[in-house]
Amino acid sequence: MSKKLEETRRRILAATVELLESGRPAAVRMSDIARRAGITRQAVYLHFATRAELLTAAVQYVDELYDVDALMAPSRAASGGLERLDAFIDGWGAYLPRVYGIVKGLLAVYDTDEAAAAAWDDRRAAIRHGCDAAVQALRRDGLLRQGPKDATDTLWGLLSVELWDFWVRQAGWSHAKCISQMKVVARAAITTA
Amino acid sequence: MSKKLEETRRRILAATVELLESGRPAAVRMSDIARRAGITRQAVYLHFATRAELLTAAVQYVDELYDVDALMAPSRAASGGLERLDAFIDGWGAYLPRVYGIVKGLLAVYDTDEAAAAAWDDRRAAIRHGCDAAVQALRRDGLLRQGPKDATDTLWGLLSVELWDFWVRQAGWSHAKCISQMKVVARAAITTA
DNA sequence: CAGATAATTTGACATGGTGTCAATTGACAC
DNA sequence: GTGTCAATTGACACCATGTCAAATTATCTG
Repeated sequence: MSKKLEETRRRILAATVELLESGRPAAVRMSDIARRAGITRQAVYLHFATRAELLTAAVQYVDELYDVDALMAPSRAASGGLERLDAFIDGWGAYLPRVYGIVKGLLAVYDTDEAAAAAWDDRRAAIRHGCDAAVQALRRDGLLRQGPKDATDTLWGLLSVELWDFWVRQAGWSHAKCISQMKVVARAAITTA
Repeated sequence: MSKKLEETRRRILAATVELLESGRPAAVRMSDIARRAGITRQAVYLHFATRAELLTAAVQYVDELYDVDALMAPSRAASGGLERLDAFIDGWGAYLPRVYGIVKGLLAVYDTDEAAAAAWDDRRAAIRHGCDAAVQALRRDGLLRQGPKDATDTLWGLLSVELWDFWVRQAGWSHAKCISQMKVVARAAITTA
């Protein structure tokens, strides 16, 4: 029935992610994806109406591929506020490089494509939720330096893909260094510890 | 002689900046700029070979229009490290909204256009230089929390257009709030004060 | 003021990417 | 075998950038 259809869809998503992970997102055209998936450019449109829709689906695909929930489990399990913050940043740090290419692609069309913007906004909201959980844990420990809302938004920005990208590409930091620095800065910025 | 040429060039730059300042950078096409400047699309190419070149020139135009040097003077004059840091962030905060539209345009083509990338890299280097000066002042006061290089890069990222954009557009912060929060975070992140 | 020269216009066209469409092929299922 | 569904083939519309040549309008100079 839709066995083959499903299979092709997967191949397209896999091709998209592979191309996006290794290279400049701007250089990933629909035709490149099609070629890599071993089908025609037009066939891609049989599965995804637009490029934005494909990118959106690609984020979800990566999420299940790398089991985001599992990555974030330690953070949820942490008892203290500081531990939770660190664990959250670690989880995020493991996830980030995986979605990076896709996010850049999504971000590139953010201003022109509503669907893409919505897709990434949705993701961002989830991240903010995680930031908020860490902030609440810190608040319970009496370690918050400012109001919880400001702390959450501050942390949200400090962990943004945009800043990560800046530090890695402009400052030339390694991913590991970037994550450890994020921990230092986040802790200093929002806690009294 | 080249009086008219100069005049038209100015009109094009002014039109570019006006359009970029008020709206989505993606919606600023060469034809839009031309219309606003009261000339033909093709005439724009008589003055600027490519869109990237125009954007690059637009940054310079804004710089002289708003007298960046004057904005940054208080920072250079500040005696103590902390004062210098605050003054630098204030100056940067005054400059940022002006260039914001242009920078977004430049950033949008960053991955595909070498000239645009070079132009903005150049700007970023200047900003980093300012960050470094602030860090050195802090170091002299013995207020640095980590090595000067890391401190500079950290500050550089915290003051990036990317993070500013995130806090303003995603977190919904006002420009003023964003600047004041940048001061708090920067101080906490790189100083021992 | 006439003539030269410079700036701009007009209109056509190439390129490259996205997205659409209709007709056709090939496979597999019943 | 016939019908169905996925995919192919090849053509085309659209839109933005950038290019070009010829005609036109300003502007300066003698």
